[in-house]
Amino acid sequence: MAVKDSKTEQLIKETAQQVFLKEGRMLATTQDIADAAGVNRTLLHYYFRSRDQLFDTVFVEALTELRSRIHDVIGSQLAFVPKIEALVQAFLEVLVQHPFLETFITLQINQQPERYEELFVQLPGGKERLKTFLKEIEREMELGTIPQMKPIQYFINLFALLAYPHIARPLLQKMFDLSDTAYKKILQERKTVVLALLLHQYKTKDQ
Amino acid sequence: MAVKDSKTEQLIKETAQQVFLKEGRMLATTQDIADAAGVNRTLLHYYFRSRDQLFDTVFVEALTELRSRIHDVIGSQLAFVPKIEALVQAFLEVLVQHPFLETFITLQINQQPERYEELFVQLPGGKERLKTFLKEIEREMELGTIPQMKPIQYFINLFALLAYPHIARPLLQKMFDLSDTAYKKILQERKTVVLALLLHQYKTKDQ
DNA sequence: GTCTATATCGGGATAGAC
DNA sequence: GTCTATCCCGATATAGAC
Repeated sequence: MAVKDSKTEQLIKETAQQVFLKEGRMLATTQDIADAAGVNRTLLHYYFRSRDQLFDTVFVEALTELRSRIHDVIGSQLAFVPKIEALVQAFLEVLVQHPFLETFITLQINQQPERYEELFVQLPGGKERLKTFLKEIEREMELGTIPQMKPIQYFINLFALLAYPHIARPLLQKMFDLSDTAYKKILQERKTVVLALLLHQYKTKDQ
Repeated sequence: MAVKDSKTEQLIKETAQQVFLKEGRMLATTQDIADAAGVNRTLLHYYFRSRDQLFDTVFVEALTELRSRIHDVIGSQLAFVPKIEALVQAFLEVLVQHPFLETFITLQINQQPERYEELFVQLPGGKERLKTFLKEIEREMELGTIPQMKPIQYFINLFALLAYPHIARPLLQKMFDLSDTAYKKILQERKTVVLALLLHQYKTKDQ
């Protein structure tokens, strides 16, 4: 290919992004994507060789963005509270762009656990940063800023509160009969909800 | 078929349960299941007509159990705190039996949102109970027992904290290098973690 | 680079013998 | 009820013309 990232190649990739990560149609066929992009299906193969590779390109790109942003925040020199705030913010920003990314992550790691290393710990110092972060959580509990529990439980709470509303979005939207706009508002509001809960700063009515 | 639920039929169903809900192999083929059960693949069709119907049988059965248990607890006359406790307990018990049920739920509703009504609100008074529960949450906030936020946010927190560790289990297990046993212990511990967080009863070190 | 035509393959499903 | 053989189809993938 003469020009790297030709116009058509770009178009196909962006369409795949749209279909997979914004619409959540994880089983979309090459034909679906070709139709959505308005190109001949053969071109997907011409540029990306296989459906798998196209999927992977799109998925890994989005994943890398999320991973590296979290990596940066966790490894930063911020104090605990602003660090958690930055983490929530970063997560939210990426997920707004790729609403189904979290669903895909859980799915992929489910079906190809052998790719975990490649997908999640490739950033330099990834494991160490994680350990340090757990230490920071522990230290904060010592200081009495946040409730005491096993640091890993705090970590799980953090990502549960952040990720679940995205993973279960279709379910929750149906359950409470919420429009896209209404749900987006809920997601935005969660920023303060999650922070208050995680930083133990919630006010009850009597306080 | 002369005998309802013949031995072979039972065997196939239980194997499907094992493969789908306990091992999380949601893309398992009819051949995979036949092999696991040690029967001829044709028998799956003989008893369940299609892969879809076999899948559905297993999935709906587990889902019905979870749904009806939650339904019962939410609709019970328990006071708020014991009600939340019962909810956490019920959820945990079902998920121990079907570790991947939550993953399947989010996935299914994702791919067939039109089946939401059929799958989730078929129990009598389902919608009303949900509304009543939200009211109870609201009232509890008025009483100052739990932090103030939109009731739906509290509801999302509840299920996020309960469901996420199951949905993201493969990821978390890899991330922290935990054995099955170690992870199960984490899950058991979550009962108190989640309750403390939800009921706002956590103690920090200084308290 | 883009198209049409065609090959290939896996998996679901059924007919019919036993 | 269980098996073998076969059919069918959708989806991926490639060859080769333009």
